[in-house]
Amino acid sequence: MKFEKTFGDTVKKLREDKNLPLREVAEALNIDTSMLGKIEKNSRKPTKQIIEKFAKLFKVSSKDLTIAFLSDAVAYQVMEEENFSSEVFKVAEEKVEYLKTKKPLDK
Amino acid sequence: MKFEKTFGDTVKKLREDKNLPLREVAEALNIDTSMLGKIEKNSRKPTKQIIEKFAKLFKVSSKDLTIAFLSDAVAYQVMEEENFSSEVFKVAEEKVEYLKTKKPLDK
DNA sequence: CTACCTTTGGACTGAAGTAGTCCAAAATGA
DNA sequence: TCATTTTGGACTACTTCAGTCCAAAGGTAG
Repeated sequence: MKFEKTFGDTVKKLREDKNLPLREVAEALNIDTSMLGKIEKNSRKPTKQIIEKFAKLFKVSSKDLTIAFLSDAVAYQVMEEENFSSEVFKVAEEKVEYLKTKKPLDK
Repeated sequence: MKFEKTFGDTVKKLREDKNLPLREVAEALNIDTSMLGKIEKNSRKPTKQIIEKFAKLFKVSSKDLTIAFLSDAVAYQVMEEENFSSEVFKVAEEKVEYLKTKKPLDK
């Protein structure tokens, strides 16, 4: 699976590669057609469940789809601020590493 | 400036190193004492303005403090999901890179 | 123990944000 | 032209969150 520029682009590509209309995919996912359109346009976020359904429907790894989604969220969050992205991600990785060990109790 | 485990820990350390009570720092920042307490406990998020004031008050780089803050936000976001952090950050960096060039028009 | 100050956190309110729906206009294309 | 898809505006309900107030708990010195 390829990571497009945004999550919306990613799922849009999956759909268009199969020449399916929004309506049809939306039905399969059991969501409103308009909702799906918005997800493809990044103006609504999919739930975890929808991501899972996407993965099943298009037979792609749900882990990859989740990465596509989370990286979007994280990228936008950092973009809104200044140009520290690399540094932010670097420090964030350390924090995640630390928090992973601490997670159980967390205090 | 040192990056503690969380943003709250970072500012708490700054304050305690100077032996200042919450009340005093809160006054200087012009926020409620309880608010500051919550920020140190990571249960409320500081605004950009507050981060700036923090930086001035403790004479640390506001860029660093911002990194401390953003990395927290980003770390928690990724932590909530599975264990893909490194991959997420890697893809996110690419997206930021791309978005930075596109930002002006954005579509 | 008392008195005082600090720290912690519960509870609440109002504001901001967001998902999801419905609908209609615009685009596409046969 | 007609049918279908795509787009997005507008709205509602729901959730989240900042910010405040207050009271209980903790610490410390007299």
